[in-house]
Amino acid sequence: MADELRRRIMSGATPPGALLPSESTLMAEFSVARGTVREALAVLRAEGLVATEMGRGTYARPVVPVRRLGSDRYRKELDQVRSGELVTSFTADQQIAWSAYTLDKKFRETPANETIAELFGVEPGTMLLERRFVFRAHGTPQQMSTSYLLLEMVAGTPVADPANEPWPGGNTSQLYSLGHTIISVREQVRARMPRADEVDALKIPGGVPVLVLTRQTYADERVLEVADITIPADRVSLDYQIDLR
Amino acid sequence: MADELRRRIMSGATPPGALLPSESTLMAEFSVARGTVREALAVLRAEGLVATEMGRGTYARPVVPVRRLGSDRYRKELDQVRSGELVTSFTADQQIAWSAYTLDKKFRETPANETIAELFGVEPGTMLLERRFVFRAHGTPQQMSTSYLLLEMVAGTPVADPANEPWPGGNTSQLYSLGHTIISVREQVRARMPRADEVDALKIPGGVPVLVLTRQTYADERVLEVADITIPADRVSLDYQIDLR
DNA sequence: CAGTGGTCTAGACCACGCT
DNA sequence: GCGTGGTCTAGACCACTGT
Repeated sequence: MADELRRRIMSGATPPGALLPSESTLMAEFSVARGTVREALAVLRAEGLVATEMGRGTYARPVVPVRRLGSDRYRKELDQVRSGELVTSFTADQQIAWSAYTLDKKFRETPANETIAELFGVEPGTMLLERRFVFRAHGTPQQMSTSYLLLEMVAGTPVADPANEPWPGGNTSQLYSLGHTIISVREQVRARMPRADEVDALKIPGGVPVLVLTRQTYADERVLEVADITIPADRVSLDYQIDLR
Repeated sequence: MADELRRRIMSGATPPGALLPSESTLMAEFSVARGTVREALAVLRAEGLVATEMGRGTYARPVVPVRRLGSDRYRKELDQVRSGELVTSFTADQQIAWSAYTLDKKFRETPANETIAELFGVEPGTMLLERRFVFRAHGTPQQMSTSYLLLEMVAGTPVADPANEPWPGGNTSQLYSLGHTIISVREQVRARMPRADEVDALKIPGGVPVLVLTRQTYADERVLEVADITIPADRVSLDYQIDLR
């Protein structure tokens, strides 16, 4: 049954966005019990082929345009630090205007756990500024991140004040305002199924994994920022250029 | 019910690898019907917390050591082209000996479709050598890939002969043997749930997404190889270094 | 062979969305 | 208020895994 429904979606007989027949209709059509219908739909949901909305029905998942997150976005940000243009890597990636960009933010001070300390190359317990963000484009949540800065470096500066977010030019510009120029970025990329809180915050449909980036930003051979970035995988492709010359 | 079982796994009460109580035991313990037990387990499976094996039971998913696929692996491969050492980026990534490395392979000639043609920068319909591989470490499938080379470039050479696979030094070495030195690699990274054939070929447990890389290998400013690489996401982290100087 | 999960039926009540 | 999906019960037969 799942095979037949999958075939209909793949072949275009059930176009993207279209509602599938209701569960009771499918019971009649395939002459099976409700539980069987629901199991078949659960399979398709797990594959990310369909999504279900309470009280409305189940529909073929529309294809969303994939945006590219190029590794050259840091270079662009760096180039524009002095231009005064209102951009960040986020608005550039999303190809949206600064005005369509909104941000949920929550700052707190916290000691470094072992993982973060190792990424920073400092002792566990070192005090950090933790900044949690949810990025929205036109109000729709697109990605979330938790960024850490060494508290000793930012305490009392404008960077530590949530009221200054979103900050034109992003992280690069913030670090520059503190007198640091970033020289390299290391990104570790993993994928997994989202946690319940991530599904909630980012409105992730069923069957969609998330890409998780752990980013270390280097300036002067030191790690100045560590960030965990979570992005629903159905809307994005990461783009890396590796030069061997 | 799913919440309680999740708590047990998270808290360590059900250690990784341990079998959960059987479905009938859980029915008794929680005083619910079988269908309810199965739905709760389906939730945990979708989250990747547990895996189920027919006739054996359901167990908390063991934490598998994550291996790193560093972007510098191409550089290493390049360095070793002339050393004659028996390595490829795959054996290096897996930290396994050459002898533990086996490969399923299937070669055929095929015209380029639009997507591949664009990645190569050639006309659609250009003839290609398509090579499908499943990489195994100690017999366990770890990743699969479909690699394309311009037929005109490889026809009649040892590279076009499946009997020469696995080829020491990998792709880099193959291209070198044809007189080309790779100068850069571009990787596009996406994540999604695996298709049924991928689940089957790679023995991917439920709730585990795959990382999909589209790789373009450049030599002499031309794209000499295009490959799609599929890796189960529970065993791997990709590592990229972005230099801004 | 006993015990496990895989699949299915036939019925029930509830929560949500739309009109 | 009607139709949608969400959840649940109680029972059945089958397929696979281990001993």
